[in-house]
Amino acid sequence: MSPRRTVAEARQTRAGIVRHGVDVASVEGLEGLTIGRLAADLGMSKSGVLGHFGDKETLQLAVVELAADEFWRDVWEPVGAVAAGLPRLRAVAGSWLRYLTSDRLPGGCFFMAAGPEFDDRPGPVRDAIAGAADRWHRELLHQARLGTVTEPEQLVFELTGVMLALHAAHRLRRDPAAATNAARAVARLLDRP
Amino acid sequence: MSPRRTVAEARQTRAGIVRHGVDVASVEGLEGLTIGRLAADLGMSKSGVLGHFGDKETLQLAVVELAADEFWRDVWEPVGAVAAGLPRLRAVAGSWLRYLTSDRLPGGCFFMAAGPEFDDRPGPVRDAIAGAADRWHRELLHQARLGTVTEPEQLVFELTGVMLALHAAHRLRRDPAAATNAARAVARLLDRP
DNA sequence: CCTACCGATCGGTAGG
DNA sequence: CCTACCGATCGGTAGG
Repeated sequence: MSPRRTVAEARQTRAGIVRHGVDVASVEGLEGLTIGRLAADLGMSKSGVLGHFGDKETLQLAVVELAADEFWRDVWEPVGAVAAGLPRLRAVAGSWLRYLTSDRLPGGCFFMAAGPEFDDRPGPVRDAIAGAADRWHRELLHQARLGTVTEPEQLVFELTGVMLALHAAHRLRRDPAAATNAARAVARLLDRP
Repeated sequence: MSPRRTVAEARQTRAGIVRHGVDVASVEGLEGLTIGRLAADLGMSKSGVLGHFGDKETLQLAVVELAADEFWRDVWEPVGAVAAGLPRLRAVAGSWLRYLTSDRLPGGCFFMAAGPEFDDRPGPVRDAIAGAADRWHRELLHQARLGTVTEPEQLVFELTGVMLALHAAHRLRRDPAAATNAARAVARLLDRP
């Protein structure tokens, strides 16, 4: 409660702000994430929140970075031990499907909301979001090539489309068949290389 | 310039506000669309803008309605004469592809941005967006069934995924191969019923 | 990490 | 369709 905290305490406070920021942004959007909202939710003053970042853009960048780390941990790390190439591609598709239907974040996949929100807003935040999307795209491409797929770029494009369609059908149209449609589409893409 | 306009003039003013609102919302988002921004762009006062709608939500609903009309006109109407079933499905896929790469709206497809933005915001605006998505989904399904496709729901799901992947690859990652990848994916879906 | 501010902008209203 | 407002909230700063 005292205004002077240790460095470790301050680090923890900052981490808590960013963690909650990912949740809020997944619902309200990354621009709709306001400092006042975070402060109220966390029982802090606005300047107490802002002091950890300096300005809103730096806060947004921290939120994008944590969201990317968490996506990697939830989707890629569980399948890191699976044999590289097609087996790992199948495994990551499976954990990606589970992630999208698990409602792990209150507003669904952070990046499927932040992408369309920021694709027309040039700047460091857009660059960070696009950079994360690029890294996953290249990683998928790498596994597809190791699997000696005939058209790796085509496969990764279509696989990404399945995940986007799942997100849209599940969260906007609330289509109960979304998950099975997506699983079938993945099988058609990856079970006949 | 006089404060009293004819009914026809007022209707035109209103239509101009909504038309510009679609453009602004395609870039800034439907929540980022502000009355002050519209007023400044159109050389009007805020209350002059708001007077046509009463509140922001009614303005947002008018914007969603016009965006849906324009999407229908740009994507469906040009292929309305094509034979129903698979031929029309192929034709609408083609005009949908062209629409997404034409940069017809300054911020890309309105609904691919508004969907993720509002899927977690219950209310009439979300309902209007989901309703439009539902209508197109059912129309695609109808044509697929007329084409005696073996799994119509699966086909429409995957076709939608291709369009979402095109939008993401084109606008966020700026992948120059996006359009050809999408065209190839559509061909694989529709040229072997 | 707080209180106490700042100017700008938000959606919206009153009244003409 | 305007001017002239309203309270609330925005991002951000000063100073402790």
